[in-house]
Amino acid sequence: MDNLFEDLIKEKGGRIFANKEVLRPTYIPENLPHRNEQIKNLADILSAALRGETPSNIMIYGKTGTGKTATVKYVSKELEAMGQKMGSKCSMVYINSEVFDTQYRVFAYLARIFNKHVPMIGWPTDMVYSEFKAGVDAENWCVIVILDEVDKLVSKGDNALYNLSRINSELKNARLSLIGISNDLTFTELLDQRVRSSLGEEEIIFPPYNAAQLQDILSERAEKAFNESVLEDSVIPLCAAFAAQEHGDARRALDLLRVSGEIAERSGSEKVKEEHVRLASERIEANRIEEVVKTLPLQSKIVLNSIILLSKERNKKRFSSGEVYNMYRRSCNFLGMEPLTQRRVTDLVSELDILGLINAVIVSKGRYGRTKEIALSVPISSVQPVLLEDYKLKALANIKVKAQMTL
DNA sequence: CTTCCACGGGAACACTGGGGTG
DNA sequence: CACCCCAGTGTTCCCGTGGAAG
Repeated sequence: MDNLFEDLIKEKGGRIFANKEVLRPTYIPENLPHRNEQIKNLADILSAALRGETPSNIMIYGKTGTGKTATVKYVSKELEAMGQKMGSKCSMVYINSEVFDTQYRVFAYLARIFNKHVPMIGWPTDMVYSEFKAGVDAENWCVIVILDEVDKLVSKGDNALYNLSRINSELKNARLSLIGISNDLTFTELLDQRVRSSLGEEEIIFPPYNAAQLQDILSERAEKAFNESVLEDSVIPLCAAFAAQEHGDARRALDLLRVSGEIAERSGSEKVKEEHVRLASERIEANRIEEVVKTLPLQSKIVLNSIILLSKERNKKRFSSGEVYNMYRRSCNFLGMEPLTQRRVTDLVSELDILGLINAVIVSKGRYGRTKEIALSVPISSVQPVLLEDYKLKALANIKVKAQMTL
């Protein structure tokens, strides 16, 4: 008797992919095209660790998908391996500051890595800090802390960076240096002067890839990821071109290639064709919007929904913040909720703007004051269904009709 | 030059969920 | 157990400010 999954597994071994994992963003290739300069630079600086010195702190800049994280992880793997061979112990700790985004959480995580027991909340921060310090100092070694997306840490006004950068003077055995990774070139301006000079001892820039370089990257991965000659010739250049428009984001390009392959596979095609890439591009964008909208906090959803209601009700596209706020209040009344203040709602609007769901510009209307003009920047059809999935917003599906009648 | 309105920065506050201590 | 301490988050309150119409 056939197992339910039998056919599916056979499918999977399928015609298109040889190894899909290679295309995922978590995969670290052993060869990073067009990043030799950065790798060498990084290795140069870090080699100090192997000579028993303390490497300079490093700041790494580059837009998303320019290979920053992959490069750093690759170099750190090599360094740790070499350290073991030479008997001078090195350890790299990778922290994604988007996950550990406050000073407490960073120190608590670090302390845990060095075998100290620290609860994730509850203690005073300085206690966590000394636990971590004791943990690091327990051995004679060089610890390199990698802070990915370090701008997320700074924006919360934390002095985690300050504490980290001066910790060396308090350590007796261990040495510690920092690698900060940021995709915002201007973020050091927010830093305290002392931190800025200490963290920016060395700087490495990762420029965006151009279309040709993206093609190299894709070709190399495609060789492992796909079976032979399943890709039509135009597929890779097209993926590269799409991603090059998005400021040379290699992650985007790889996503696009993977999804194209999946679509081709599912449609039972022998080859990945140009049309699959175009479909994939649309799908990825739609998924992005859906994902963003779904994870919005409730109040933001109501605000967004208010803008949608306005767009439907009137025949125009842009609305003043006053109009949006009124509609928002009405929605809240319908839902039996206390509306937030106008001040708070302007913040929510700004967040929606940053997420790219709406477009907001400040306009001065002279004698009649200043306002923000707000417009939806994604199709209603791709947003509203997702919004109404939220059971708390279900009621708003009806408000629309009533509101129209009472107006 | 005045005037008007919301923008947006910053402080203060409330609340949460977890500590340690007696 | 009751109690207070602490970091973190979302919110409100207060207020100085930008900038074109009048």
